[in-house]
Amino acid sequence: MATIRDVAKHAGVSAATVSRVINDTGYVHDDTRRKIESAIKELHYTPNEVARSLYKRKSRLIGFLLPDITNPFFPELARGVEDKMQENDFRIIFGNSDENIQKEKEYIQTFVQNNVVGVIASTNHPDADIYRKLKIPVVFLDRTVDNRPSVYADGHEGGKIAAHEMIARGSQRITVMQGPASIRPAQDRYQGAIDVLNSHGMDYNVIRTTSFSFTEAGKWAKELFERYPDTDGIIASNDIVATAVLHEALRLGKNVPDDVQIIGFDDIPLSSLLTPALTTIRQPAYDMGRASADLLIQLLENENVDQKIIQMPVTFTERETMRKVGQHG
Amino acid sequence: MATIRDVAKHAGVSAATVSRVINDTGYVHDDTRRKIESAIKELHYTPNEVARSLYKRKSRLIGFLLPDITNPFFPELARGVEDKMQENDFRIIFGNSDENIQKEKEYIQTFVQNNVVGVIASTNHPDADIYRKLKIPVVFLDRTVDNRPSVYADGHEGGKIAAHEMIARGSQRITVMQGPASIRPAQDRYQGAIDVLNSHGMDYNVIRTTSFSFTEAGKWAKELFERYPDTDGIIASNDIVATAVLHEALRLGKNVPDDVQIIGFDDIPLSSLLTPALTTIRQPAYDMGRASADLLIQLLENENVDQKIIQMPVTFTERETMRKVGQHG
DNA sequence: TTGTATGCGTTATCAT
DNA sequence: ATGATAACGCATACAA
Repeated sequence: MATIRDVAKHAGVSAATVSRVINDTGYVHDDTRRKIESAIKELHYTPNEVARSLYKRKSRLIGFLLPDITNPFFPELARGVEDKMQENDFRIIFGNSDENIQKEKEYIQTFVQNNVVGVIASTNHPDADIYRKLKIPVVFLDRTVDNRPSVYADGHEGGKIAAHEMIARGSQRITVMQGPASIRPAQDRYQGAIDVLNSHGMDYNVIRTTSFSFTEAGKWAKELFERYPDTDGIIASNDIVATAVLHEALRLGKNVPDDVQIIGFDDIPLSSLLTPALTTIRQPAYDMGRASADLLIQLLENENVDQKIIQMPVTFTERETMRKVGQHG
Repeated sequence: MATIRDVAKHAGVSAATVSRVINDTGYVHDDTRRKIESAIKELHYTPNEVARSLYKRKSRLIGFLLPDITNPFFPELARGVEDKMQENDFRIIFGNSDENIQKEKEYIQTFVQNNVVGVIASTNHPDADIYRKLKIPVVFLDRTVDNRPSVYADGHEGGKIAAHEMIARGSQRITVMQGPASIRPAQDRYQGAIDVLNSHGMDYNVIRTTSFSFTEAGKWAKELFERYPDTDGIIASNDIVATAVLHEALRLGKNVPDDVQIIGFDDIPLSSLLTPALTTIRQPAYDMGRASADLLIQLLENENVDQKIIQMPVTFTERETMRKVGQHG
């Protein structure tokens, strides 16, 4: 790889002058600029980012932490983050944390060791020391805490909408699936749903689940129908679980939505391709990713950003696993 | 951030000695080692990877290029890569290429600028100059070319199996969906399928598709049933397309698998949760990801690796969108 | 307008 | 067994 000195030698100038044209800083005569530019081309020179990073004590790298890219909600988020960052010439160091604080710690540490200028993290421990003590901007994505920079959707509101729609469409014996206790957005949704259910004096049951994994989703779906075989409305903690529930309901010969209504959360890409297509509370995942990247970039450029906490709207996405309003017995 | 000099001062030694204990190289007295170790702890010192990388001209970073993390096949691959790399203390700089050679070029360039030690790429242009001229090891994932290091599944064989099973289960008017022309694995599958179809003298039709996106999949499904309404067996280019086809078939009131059999490719996590569950040719995506990371690490450590080309097995995964053998009219 | 010298934090070489 | 020093490639302060 050619270095700045190679270019300088080739153009018959000093490294400092080459640096000036690369960074477009300070004066440089047009003739020498041209000479240098052609030298750069001939040698296929590109600046060594590592040396730059060492000198400036900052890079064009950002750290990005997700619980598990294998959960279909996160790729959308990731793509949003990546697209925006790429457009702004930032590169991403990526890691899966499995919601494991120790893993997060290790990642954050190596992020810092690599001079990342900021981090975007989807973590259940936003108030942990590792984040509080970071000297670079952090944006929490799909999570939030205190009044630190974050981009997230209103899970509580989403849960409320889900319950409202369930009731409006005539379900009487609703089952709410409570997601993993450690995952804040899951609890917000749950809380929103039962708040509405309670205020309407509805009878309902709860199934507790401990992960969002595909492999376990089927297990909970089975448990649900074993314990509450006559439930007629299910508010699932996300679309994965909802998909498993739908699958199980169909397997049991139930008619969806006539016998049981089902509503999910997230609107992952496959939800609309299910049969019947899954009714769900949509989160604008891609846009959330982009927004978080946008926010981080602002934080990087400017100390006082007006809008540090971005709550994205959640939308009821009507499809086929719930009845039409007014069309029930 | 504390530097090696801070630690040295704190422990009353020189930076060189600290470096020796950090890297466990050369002699150092037990007493001084202890002093240094406690200084490191007190100051929460961690070595600056950027400075290391600059001096050694290599980092603990690897570049990872995927077409689109939003396609459900890739997160599995990514997770495999990331897990293995993380276990070996490598970090990943990640980018989506959209199969766009220009984007790949930009990524590869910044990878190099950041001193990555190797790259894993899922690209349609493995023989492009950017890869040929790279001075660091490259492993092609889900793709292959010449006899360069690569990990991929046997698409041709997969296509053959799909066609064989279709025939064995009684489909007569088969439709093969040919994936995007630019994507090698898609063409391999297609070729495998029609090879078998031809050798059996079967009648079949072809639907050409130009992407694997969710949004367009439905369009092709519609086109398929409009053009070939009486098709009784569909070999889809992957599970996304197969899911869309299944959805459309059900919407049209067809019985699957009695009226139409459907087989997909990949075995993405949601396939087993569809109703009826999708029969498919499975690729061991997670393992492929791990294997590629493993191969790259070997290449990094050792010049002569015996097994540079790893072809993973593809398996017929029997579920509900195809009939049982012998159970057809 | 351009060049020289210095330092970013680390490791390796060579003395001691 | 330990320390002084140079070098990795770059960008800046300062001098010319």
